Amino acid sequence: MNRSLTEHGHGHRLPTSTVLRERGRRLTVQRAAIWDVLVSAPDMHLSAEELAERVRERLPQVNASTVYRTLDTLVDEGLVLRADFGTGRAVFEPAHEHPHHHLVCERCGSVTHIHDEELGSLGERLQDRFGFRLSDRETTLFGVCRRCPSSPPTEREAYP
Amino acid sequence: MNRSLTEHGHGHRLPTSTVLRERGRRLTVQRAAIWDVLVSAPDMHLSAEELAERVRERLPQVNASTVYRTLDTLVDEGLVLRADFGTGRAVFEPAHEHPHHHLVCERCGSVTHIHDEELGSLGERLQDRFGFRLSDRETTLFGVCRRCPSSPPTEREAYP
DNA sequence: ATTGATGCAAACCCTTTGCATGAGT
DNA sequence: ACTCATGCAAAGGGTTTGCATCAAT
Repeated sequence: MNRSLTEHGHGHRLPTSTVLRERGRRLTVQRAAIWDVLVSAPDMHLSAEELAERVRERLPQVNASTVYRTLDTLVDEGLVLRADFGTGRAVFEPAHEHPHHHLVCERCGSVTHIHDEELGSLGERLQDRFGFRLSDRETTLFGVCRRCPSSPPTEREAYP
Repeated sequence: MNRSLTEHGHGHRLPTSTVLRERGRRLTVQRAAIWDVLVSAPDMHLSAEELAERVRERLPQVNASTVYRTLDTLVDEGLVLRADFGTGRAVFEPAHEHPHHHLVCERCGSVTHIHDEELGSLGERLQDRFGFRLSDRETTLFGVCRRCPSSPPTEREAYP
């Protein structure tokens, strides 16, 4: 695990520098650092700014716009997935080999990963009934997780 | 149909002024106009700014912040639903009596409404497996609609 | 008369962009 | 060398907020 962008060959489908180079993109220290942070916290769903903070622990001068542009690039290349958990900012994770989906708790903000099969026949059903092909990209479902009470407290409450 | 906020009694579960008043909220001409625009275009999924434009056809001086605050109020009271179709701005619709969900096409941006039953056993499945209770609020699923080709054209493409 | 709602302007957050400089190939 | 990627600063879009005034109760 913890494959790096500078490592060559032998990955299943995880990126190496060749992935970027093959498409005429350059491997910079910033990109490598951003990628490393992503794969070292694969389930953290970091926002661009959180990612930037972690990258700056190693490369203190990295600019936010570089992070945004790099994330765009990695998403375009299919190496990174962008998700929206309804928090007002995008979150990112390295692309897994097998698609998975997110159950986001509206009370506590926790995120549960579920495998494709857990959606059951939903995809086929939507395909048959509406001709709608569910996205390859991860699906996010909102609700209330096991640990949180179903009904909200009287006081208005936000993500912790 | 086209019930207004100032109409009394007899609605199934659609709001009347009493809904607001019962909770110590005031019925203003702005709120009534905003509500009227919403119910007169129940499936338009208007953004706050689009809504404001339409409201201004009647009440030319209505401020955007009033629209935002009113929408917050109506959402809090359960009269309006807020949705996020991945366009960068929230969209709103009057709450229906029966929950429905949205299939959003990533290619053309079209939105298909589906009834709760079309999700099949998904809710129970998630409940059983993960103790996760799918949101009462509408669920949005992203994918590609019947009319659009599955694979994107070579040129990068956004919502039209 | 009270007090919540409005309008206005400014601030906010996340993200994008123009441009000169710097680094990867 | 060539050109893409970076840093910086500024702008952008959607949304929120502080405050004085206005209007619903």
